[in-house]
Amino acid sequence: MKKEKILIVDDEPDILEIVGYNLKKEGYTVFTANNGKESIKIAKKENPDLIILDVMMPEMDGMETCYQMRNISSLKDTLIAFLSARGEDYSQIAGFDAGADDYITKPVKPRVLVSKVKAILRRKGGTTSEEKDVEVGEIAIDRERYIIKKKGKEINLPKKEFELLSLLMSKPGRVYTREVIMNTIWGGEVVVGDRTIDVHIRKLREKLGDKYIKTVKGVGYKFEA
Amino acid sequence: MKKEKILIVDDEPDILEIVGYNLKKEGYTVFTANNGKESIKIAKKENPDLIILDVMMPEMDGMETCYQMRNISSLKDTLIAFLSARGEDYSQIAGFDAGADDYITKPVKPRVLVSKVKAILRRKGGTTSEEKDVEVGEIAIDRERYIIKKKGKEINLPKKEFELLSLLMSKPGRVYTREVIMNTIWGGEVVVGDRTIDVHIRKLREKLGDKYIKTVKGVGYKFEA
DNA sequence: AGCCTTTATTAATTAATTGTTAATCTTGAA
DNA sequence: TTCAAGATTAACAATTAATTAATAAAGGCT
Repeated sequence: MKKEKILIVDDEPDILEIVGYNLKKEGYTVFTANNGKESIKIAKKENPDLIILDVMMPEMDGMETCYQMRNISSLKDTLIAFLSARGEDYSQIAGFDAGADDYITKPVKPRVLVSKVKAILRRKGGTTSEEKDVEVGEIAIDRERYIIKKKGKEINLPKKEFELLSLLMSKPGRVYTREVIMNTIWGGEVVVGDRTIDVHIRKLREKLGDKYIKTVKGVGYKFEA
Repeated sequence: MKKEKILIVDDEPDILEIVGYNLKKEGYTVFTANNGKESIKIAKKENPDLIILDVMMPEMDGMETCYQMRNISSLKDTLIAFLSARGEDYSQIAGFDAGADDYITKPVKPRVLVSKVKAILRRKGGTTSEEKDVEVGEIAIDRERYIIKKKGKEINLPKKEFELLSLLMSKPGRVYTREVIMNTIWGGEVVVGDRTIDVHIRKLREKLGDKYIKTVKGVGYKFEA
């Protein structure tokens, strides 16, 4: 479900690491670049959903980078957030309409960062990949109607089961660790036991048949035809 | 198995006790200190895996303590989590600048605490080098799906075997000593006998065929086409 | 509101898989 | 040829997941 791509651009490796780490933990796919030029190359290739762009960078600064990105048609739906130190001259940034969608201030606080990123992406809503329905073999998912189909026959799933299946199917074959599942479906704050996941998995298997969801012991679960 | 060392630092004995008790119950080895100075002394001596540091302390506060700890080379890999009252001004903490890896909020709820600590420590283990997929001759590795392929045919490997093969294949031809293998796959904490590696190697050879993994007697093992 | 139904979570038990060790055998380098 | 390093095997231990049933929480409906 939450497999949005995020590109982080900063010249300080430390920042890349902590921001990247915290977002990865939440299940996002993270790319990093340490200068404007590189970031544009990656952005073109990966088409991220969100780009977090440090304002202060040597050579090509964040605003310039942003400006160039905005002229790339494939990136016209991409969100861009500026990363800037508190107290840096806001007026200049704000005044210059480079097309940023939001601001994040340093020093970066993990919780704040994560919830902000979630908020930004939520705002974007419905668009791209996130909401794309998947169909794998006999199982199809309809996120809009919140139902799934098995061989064309509709099956109703409770919320948690639906989201779990949704996550697993969002990239068939890929193993999702319990940690990622937890963070994605329950969020960082809620704490539920490990067995809870098992039980939901079991219910899914009951309804879909055993062959789809596979256990990778010691690692996690994956969906496979 | 779970014998990670945790150092808890707080000026309130109550907190030390409740946190310490709950972590001991989970099998961790717990040390306590009631001020920054003492905590640094203990940290140097015991080299804990995780330090839980109260932000608000008389004399040397959590941030200052954290900062000093970060300058001690033996504590480079130690995780530090801040303990702070919910609602305390986060911006004042500027946690990541001082090098904290996570936050825990008071009041401490045992279950939340324990699972959070587990998560933090698990993370540490998982951080070890994000290796990329390789393909050598007839054998290909797919870390995302957690499978390997031999001539396109998928083979499922248990975790340890997968990681072992993964390591050997990460640089084909290179010999990995037992020591390196141990440290990479089991980590410094766990101690297992030498034969254990042999057994895993054997299982791999059974599944892949003998020709890929070569023994370099007196030195280690290597993967070769 | 109170009742009923569905969904979510937990706890306790069982089952399966995976990991480790110990004991013995084999091999190859000095 | 000798002998330490490694291979092999099977027994055993530990870990992890599956299952079941019970309980709690949420939602719907008169």
